[in-house]
Amino acid sequence: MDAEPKNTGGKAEPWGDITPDAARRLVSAAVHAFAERGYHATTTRDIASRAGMSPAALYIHYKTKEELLYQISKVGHERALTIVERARDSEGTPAERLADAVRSFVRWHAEHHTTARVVQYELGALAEEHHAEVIAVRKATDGAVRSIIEDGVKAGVFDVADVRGTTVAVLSLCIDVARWFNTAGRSTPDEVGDLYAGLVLRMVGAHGEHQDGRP
Amino acid sequence: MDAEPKNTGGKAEPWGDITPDAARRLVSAAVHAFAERGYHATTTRDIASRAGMSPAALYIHYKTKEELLYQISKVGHERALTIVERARDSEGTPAERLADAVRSFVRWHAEHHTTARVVQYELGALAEEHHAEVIAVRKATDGAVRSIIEDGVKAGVFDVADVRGTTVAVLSLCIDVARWFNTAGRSTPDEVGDLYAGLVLRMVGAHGEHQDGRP
DNA sequence: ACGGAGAGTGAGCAAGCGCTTAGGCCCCGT
DNA sequence: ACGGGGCCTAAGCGCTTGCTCACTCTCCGT
Repeated sequence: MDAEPKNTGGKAEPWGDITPDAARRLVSAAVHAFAERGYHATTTRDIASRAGMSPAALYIHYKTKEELLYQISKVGHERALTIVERARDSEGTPAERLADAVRSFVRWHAEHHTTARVVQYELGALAEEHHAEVIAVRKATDGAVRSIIEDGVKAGVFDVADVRGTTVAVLSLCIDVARWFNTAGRSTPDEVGDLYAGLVLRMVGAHGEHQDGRP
Repeated sequence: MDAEPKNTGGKAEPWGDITPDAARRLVSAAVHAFAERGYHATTTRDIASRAGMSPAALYIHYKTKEELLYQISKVGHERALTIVERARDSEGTPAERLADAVRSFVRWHAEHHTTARVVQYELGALAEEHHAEVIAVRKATDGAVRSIIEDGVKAGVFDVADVRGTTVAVLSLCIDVARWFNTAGRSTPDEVGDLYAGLVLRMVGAHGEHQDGRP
């Protein structure tokens, strides 16, 4: 279905393409540790031992603990942005594109809830320069969602009084999935994605189509 | 308007009634520090110096740093629960009560966004026993919102396929306000509360009344 | 055969952490 | 007048933290 074989939203861990192997294990270990305890409560010894190596080995592949977080945060934010941009640029009515954006964005946050939790809730621990970089990606994500909503308003198929505020609300809804979603829980990523796509279409007052965004 | 003079949702800091004065200053300092940097990145020296005292003085009023977080988390969660319970138990249609709950819940999270950020996002740092206690309050909050939605569904004025999932979504929306709200930002707590009440009424498919929950 | 790069280790340093101790000041009931 | 509790500080203890250092092992091109 896709000309590019590179995986940007599949079920596997988003770190499959990192080399050497030890570096990949370190990132994966860091993601799990950061997600469980938070960045500041995680020690470099903890990360190293999860990756099956000595504390010193971490510094062969990454200069600092913060650089590990930066890698995770940067790649994660870019993946998330790609997802909404793909929906924004796809063909279809604004409702279809908005539903698609929400559905895949939510699904990503649910499937990769460990990574997503770090990406969405640990960015405050980044160094100032890295933080600014990541904030720029977040603004782009916000802009992508907003432009879909604006398209719907202009086309007269959405009824939104406060586009900016509603965009924030839509993103809130999606992002917060990373906080509460749990693999052992009641619903699957697909189910949550479908539910949320429907809720968002209602929020923007979409009319002239079914709730799932398909006319 | 209220027989009870005690403030449970006003604009002042929610810590006005703590005595002695030094203990109140410590809690307030801890709230600001935890909100800015997170629990684990905050040092007891930082809290003490913000409160204008020596590091050792903290331990006269609180046994540990974690106990400070526990006080903040417990009181904050109880305040939040009180707000939605009041809306649940008030008179009015389900739509009015749901709009009321969301409006005041969101307003609280926006007005007290510093406190709310600690309450909503730092509870993972609590000791196991305290954590369990706080989780129980959160479940009660979820139950209160869900019961309003269930009332609306039973009365035939809400159109909700997945009550549990929709409740989670509504709470997500409200809670996430604490993450992004900023006093210097574009909108006031009142504006966000009104906007979000309207969005939630749409999410539950409320009909037979205006969007603001008033028939 | 072998030198050098890459990848890893055990030991440990300086700094900072949560928290304790010993002691001092001030106010108040008797 | 004065003993005692409440409140506070300076100093510092024991420990953990992020990170470094000196060194070893393995692999590969020449």
